[in-house]
Amino acid sequence: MPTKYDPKDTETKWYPYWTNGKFFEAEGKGEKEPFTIVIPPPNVTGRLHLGHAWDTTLQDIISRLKRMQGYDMLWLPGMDHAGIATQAKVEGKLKEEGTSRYELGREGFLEKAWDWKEEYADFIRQQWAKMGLSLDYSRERFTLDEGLSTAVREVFVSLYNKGWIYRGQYIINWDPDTQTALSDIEVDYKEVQGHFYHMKYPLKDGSGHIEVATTRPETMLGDTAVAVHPEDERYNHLIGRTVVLPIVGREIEIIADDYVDMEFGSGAVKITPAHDPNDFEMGNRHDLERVLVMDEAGTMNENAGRYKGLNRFECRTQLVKDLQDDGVLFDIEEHTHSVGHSERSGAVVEPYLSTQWFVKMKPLAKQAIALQHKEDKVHFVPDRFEKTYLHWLENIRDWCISRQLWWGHRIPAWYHKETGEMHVGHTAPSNPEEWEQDEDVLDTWFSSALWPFSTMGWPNKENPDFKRFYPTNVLVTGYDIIFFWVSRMIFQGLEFTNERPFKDVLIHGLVRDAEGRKMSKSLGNGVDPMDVIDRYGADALRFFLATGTTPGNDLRFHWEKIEANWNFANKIWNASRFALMNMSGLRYEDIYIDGEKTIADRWILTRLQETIRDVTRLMDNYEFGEVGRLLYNFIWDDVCDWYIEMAKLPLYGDDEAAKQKSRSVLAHVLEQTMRLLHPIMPFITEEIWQHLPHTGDSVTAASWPEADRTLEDAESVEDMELLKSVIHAVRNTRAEMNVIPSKEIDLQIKPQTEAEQLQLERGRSYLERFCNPGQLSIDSALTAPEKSVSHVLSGAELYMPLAGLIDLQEEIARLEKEKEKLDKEVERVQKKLSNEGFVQKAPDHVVQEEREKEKDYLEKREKVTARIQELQT
RNA sequence: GAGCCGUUAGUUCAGUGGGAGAACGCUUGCUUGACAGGCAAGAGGUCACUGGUUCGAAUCCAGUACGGCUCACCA
Repeated sequence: MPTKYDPKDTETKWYPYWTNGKFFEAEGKGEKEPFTIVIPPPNVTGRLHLGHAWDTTLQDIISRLKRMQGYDMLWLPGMDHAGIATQAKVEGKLKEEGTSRYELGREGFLEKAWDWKEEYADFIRQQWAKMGLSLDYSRERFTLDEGLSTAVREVFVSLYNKGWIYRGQYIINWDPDTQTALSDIEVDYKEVQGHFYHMKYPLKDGSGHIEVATTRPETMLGDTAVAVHPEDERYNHLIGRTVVLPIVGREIEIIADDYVDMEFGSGAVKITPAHDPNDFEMGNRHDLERVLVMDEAGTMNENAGRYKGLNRFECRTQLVKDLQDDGVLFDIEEHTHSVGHSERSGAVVEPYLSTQWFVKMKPLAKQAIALQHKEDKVHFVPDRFEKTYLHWLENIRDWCISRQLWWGHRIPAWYHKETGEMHVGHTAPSNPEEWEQDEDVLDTWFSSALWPFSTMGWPNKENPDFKRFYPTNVLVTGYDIIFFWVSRMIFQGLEFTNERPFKDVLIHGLVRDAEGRKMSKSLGNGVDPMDVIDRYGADALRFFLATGTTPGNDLRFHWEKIEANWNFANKIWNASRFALMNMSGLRYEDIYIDGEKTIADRWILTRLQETIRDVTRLMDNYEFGEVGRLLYNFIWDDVCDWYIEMAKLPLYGDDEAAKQKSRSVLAHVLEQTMRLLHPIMPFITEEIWQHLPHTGDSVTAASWPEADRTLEDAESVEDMELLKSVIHAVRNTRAEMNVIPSKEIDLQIKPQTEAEQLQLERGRSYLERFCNPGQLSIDSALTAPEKSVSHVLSGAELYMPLAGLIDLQEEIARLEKEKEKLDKEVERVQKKLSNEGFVQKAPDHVVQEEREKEKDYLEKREKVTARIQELQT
């Protein structure tokens, strides 16, 4: 084994071993209890980012843990066709090739899109492999594959028949760049510095005008009314009168509606029912005409008169100029307002009158809300996200699900060419030549919403996987897609399987750069997880992702942290190297840890049991950050800095039996530790586990450690405490006095009682190794030698005669400082104990602890004081 | 406008009723038979602020300030 850990060798070796050995494939039958996770399917558009790496690392930790705990673990992989995003990418590629989807036609385009999908799916699988994810590829699914398409049609038809899916003409969010409708949540609102345009619309009879204002002047071409508040005294007399719409010349009425805010602007509003959701509503109430003034590309149409052919922004510029010239537009105000942008294309979203398909959300939301009051609700971790989720559900509006794209699930609706009659069903009507299928496809999220059950064979409820693995146990995802995905899976799951689709939802945050900024293409601050792996290994990246935060919080990326985690891997590597160099062929069946053991052996075994218990508990609570810290400190501090150093005593000694025992303990501790760490750092733990004495084919398939109380030993812990405090004091003195470790110094220890006397005698060999004393005496009758440094410990006093090195005044000063510290402690404890409220009301064990502390501090202070006096005389 | 989160060592973050923690960074020393990407010893914090509850608050409650996020409105 090389002295330096090289993750490349290790990490390329084990993944094929695991997949060839089918360690990640769920059994799908048998006695084991199933445990299920479905991956949030990444888009087939391209590269995985650090967010994916984080998300999947968390899932892999759970999956590997559960597999080791004896569950029939299914972690189901898959990808999402990602309609708009993928279509845009494929179209971009076609453009480079000098063609377009229109030239290829629908069929030809879809062929290209499927080619793209195959290529990128492969790429994504390679990235998963580099991450070390324990996915069951035998069950991989794709949102557009046949089974999932069946599920989509089943859901669509079912909701349609129930009246919960409908088609109609409404104002929707239109993206003029990609030329498709969007749902409400696919619109990002951004504060934009715009203008507020004030206009005068003349009354028809020439008796004056009414002032209106708008941020989108081009919509005035589609105005069909002006509205005022019915109780607005300024305008009462104008209600019912007619104004002439400037430029257009259309006569429109002044109507009254209490939607109008009298305080805002002039108190009069121009109404454009075809281009604004509120105006649309008002139009319905007052039976107003709807005049659409632009086409699907955002280009002004024939209703815009002489502006026809200009795009919406050019039109705005020209129209403002013309209106100013006419004196209609008399004021332009600076105005910041939020403007909707397409989440995908970034285009300014146009509220647009259009015929689309919708899901009626109220009844579905109602069921989902009701679920959260029941025992078998979805548990959000951390639970504050349940509030976010419920708030959204309570205020939900109908979901626009049709998209004007080709890459997706085509809407299963057919229209009769002659009669216009509509047919909705799983298949086309029997005489297909007379019918035309709806051109549009469904929102990608419509199929993603079915993911937890459509991937398992639903709507065939007899599918063995569906019966065994659904509902799933936990879903892991970022808070940014609670609305897009989590909520939709819940209401669809409830509606179609009568069950929550997952018991827990583990929510994590976003990965940010070192300055806390979101990683984005435009900032160029993104980090490719594959680069991180190439430089430091997947284990280092995974450890970073697992331990950086607590659930629900964002994570800042720092290269230094990744590097530190590589150091950790290297530490593990070298500790194992040491162990293996000293195993001398120990076999798994030779490991024997019962019977007589050293203090160090008993202590590390005790610490191991504690660690097993804590790690298991924390894992179950998804507290991976704590798990990481615990294992880091156990391995680095307890195993490496203390245990291995102490075990060198027997290992380098002559006592064969003692050697053999320490080998056993060391092998056992490391083997168990590799199991504990395996879910987080699968590669290095497999590599080391395979080198160590072991049984079985892979640590992946090893059982999860269980704490064994018979291996816990309180005496060893107490011994270690005292020994550590002595060693610590000696090292401290050596450092202060500049006495290098290789130089011997005499050491005199005065135990307080016989118990401590025995403890120190038991640990004598350790003290000799760690303190390098010339002479070591342990004697309760000791008196302090002249010119010595002294330390007062709990249970013992320590003297180091350092004549020639010691400066008496400095030593006195040091002890004075020590005394001051003790004074403070004594004061604090006594203040507490003299408080009657405390003694009466605090739990007994707390009071008892304080009393013991008081005793200890008082004794120490007394000894320190005595020592100071000695030195002063 | 409503809601949520954060504010703890130089930095990044844990801790969530009983003596302030980790990692990295910093200082000093060390070729100690696994590791110098290591070992050892240190320095460093009125736990944002103000009240309250409590025998006891970094921890619970209310409010304030600053930073951030989400939703809604925006003619």
